[in-house]
Amino acid sequence: MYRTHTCGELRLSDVNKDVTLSGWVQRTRKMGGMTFVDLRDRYGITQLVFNEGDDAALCEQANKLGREYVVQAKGRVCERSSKNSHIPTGDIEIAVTGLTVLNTSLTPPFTIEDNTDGGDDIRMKFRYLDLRRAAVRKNLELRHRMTMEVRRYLDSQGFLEIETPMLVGSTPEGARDFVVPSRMNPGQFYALPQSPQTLKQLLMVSGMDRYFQIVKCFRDEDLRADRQPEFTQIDCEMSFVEQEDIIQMFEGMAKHLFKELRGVELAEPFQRMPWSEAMKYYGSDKPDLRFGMKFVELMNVLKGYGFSVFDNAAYIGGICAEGAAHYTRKQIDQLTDFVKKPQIGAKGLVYARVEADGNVKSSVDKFYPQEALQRMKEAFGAHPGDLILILSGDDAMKTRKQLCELRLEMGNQLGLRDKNKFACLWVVDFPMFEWSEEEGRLMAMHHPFTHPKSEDIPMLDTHPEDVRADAYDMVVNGVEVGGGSIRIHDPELQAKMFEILGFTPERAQEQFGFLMNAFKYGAPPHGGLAYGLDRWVSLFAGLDSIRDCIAFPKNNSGRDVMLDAPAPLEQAQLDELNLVVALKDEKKG
RNA sequence: GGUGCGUUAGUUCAGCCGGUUAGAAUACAUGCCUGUCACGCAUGGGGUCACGGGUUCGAGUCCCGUACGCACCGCCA
Repeated sequence: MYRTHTCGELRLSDVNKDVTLSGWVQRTRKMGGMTFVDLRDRYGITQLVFNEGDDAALCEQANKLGREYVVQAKGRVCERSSKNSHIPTGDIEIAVTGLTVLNTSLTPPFTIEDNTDGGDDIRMKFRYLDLRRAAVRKNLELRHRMTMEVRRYLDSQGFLEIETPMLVGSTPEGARDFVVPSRMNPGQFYALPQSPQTLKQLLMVSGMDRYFQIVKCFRDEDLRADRQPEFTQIDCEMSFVEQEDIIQMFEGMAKHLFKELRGVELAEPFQRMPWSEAMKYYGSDKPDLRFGMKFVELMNVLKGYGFSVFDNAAYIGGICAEGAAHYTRKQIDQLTDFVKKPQIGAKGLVYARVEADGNVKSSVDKFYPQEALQRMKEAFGAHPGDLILILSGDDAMKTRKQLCELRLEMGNQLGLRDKNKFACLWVVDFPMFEWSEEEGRLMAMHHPFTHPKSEDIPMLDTHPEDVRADAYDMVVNGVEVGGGSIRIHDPELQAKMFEILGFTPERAQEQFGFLMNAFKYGAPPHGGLAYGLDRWVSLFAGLDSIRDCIAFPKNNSGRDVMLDAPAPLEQAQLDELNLVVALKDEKKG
């Protein structure tokens, strides 16, 4: 028997028990004739103690242990004479009588400790060692508990977990597909699912009524801190529901998760905000509502005073940072540099301080009389000590997005984005379409199966760009943690949608015929939602990147640096697949 | 496809205006130390300064290119 207990469970009540522990050597400390060894496993750390006076040979054996050796220790649980209150097992130690080295270890390339000396790159190369660290392991434990609670909640609501295939067909809309060549069908390719969207709709046609799946999805797009090419969705679909039913069901699930995983009781219904309002007041379809600084539009207040930048602007708007009037010239210059970064692209930043006497002192004083500045102060409801920051531009949407970046930056600087505070929000009434410059046509903002709002359906023929959809996103702390829609279940409406999206009837039939045909056999009204598991876990764990809650993530370039994948195939494998590789821009060797 | 930052010891980093033998911390090794727990003390080994080119009497340092890493923009229905 390798062990009677784990390294995390022995307490004072176990004193005098004879036990066997197995684990990894975290660290050894030699104190003259005494040697202490911290033995670690998934459950914790227990101190082993060796005394030269008791057994010199055994103590010598302990002194030879290196970091990360795998050992088994037999001995008796003793109360420590000097206790360590920092660890749960700190009141006891094991007086070792027998030691077996089960395996040796090379010195690890970085220290296996909470505050490791290793950087991201080396930790990813040796991810199996990184995962030994409690800080990373905790994230995987949280992820496990989260999937357990998701299954518990959805099962209690009558949902069936049904698996859908990973090898499916490529679809033209949406993200780029990862493709898989078919050996038995030369020259043909499967695609990995971007989501099981159409399959879960077919399950509704099948009468499954309530479906869910915790499922890997694949999108061949560039990566970000919150985006991996393969990621996990909690994918759900329900029949005979309206938008309100779905919002109720999955708001309930979110509340369940907050309670079980964070101990946070969210009694109030989540706030709801139309997409148009989110864009107008926060410049984003996923506003962070942990703090205010709502946009105030200033076109009527600041135009017409001879300040040409504003006079010629299509949009002037600002935010009021409460109590930030102490910002120095240098700090404001840094904010100006921030908004002028190419990624943000503002031309400049106008600021105004509300002074103690209520007067407003701005960077454009020479253009504006104090009365005008006072009217601006009123528009913000600003008080003495506040700092007003204003952006303008000739494209209202772009300027709002810049102001959004500035707002988030100010939220960071003023410490308003507390990781232990949660602001949950439904963004609703998304536009059905958005114009694609690249494609020169309308694209589905959500996806082509989304149901337009019933009252907007007449506009499909006249001005489709104004049609809103029965689509909704859940946003927590400025993170899009999930989204969904009511789907079209009428084959004629679906055909019309493809027509607006620029599909010929033939091509629509070729790409989505299986779905439109299925709808001809009695499709129930249905809709659903998908939550991003990785984002939920990193939100709950307070992580900056979803990589930290994924056991084996990809790096910035989509590579697995541990497995060194992707990699070229052997010629024999290519031959079997009937493939010839000819790179367009062959890299010079 | 683009922008920014970075690449120096096993690891994390410093290295100023270009100038002697490239440093620190940590890790590692050896020795001392009988209550440590980020133990302490002493000693020691450890470097193709990412790669290629250029400027210069002289390059870790300046310039150009390439590769790689991170963040972001585009992209992600």
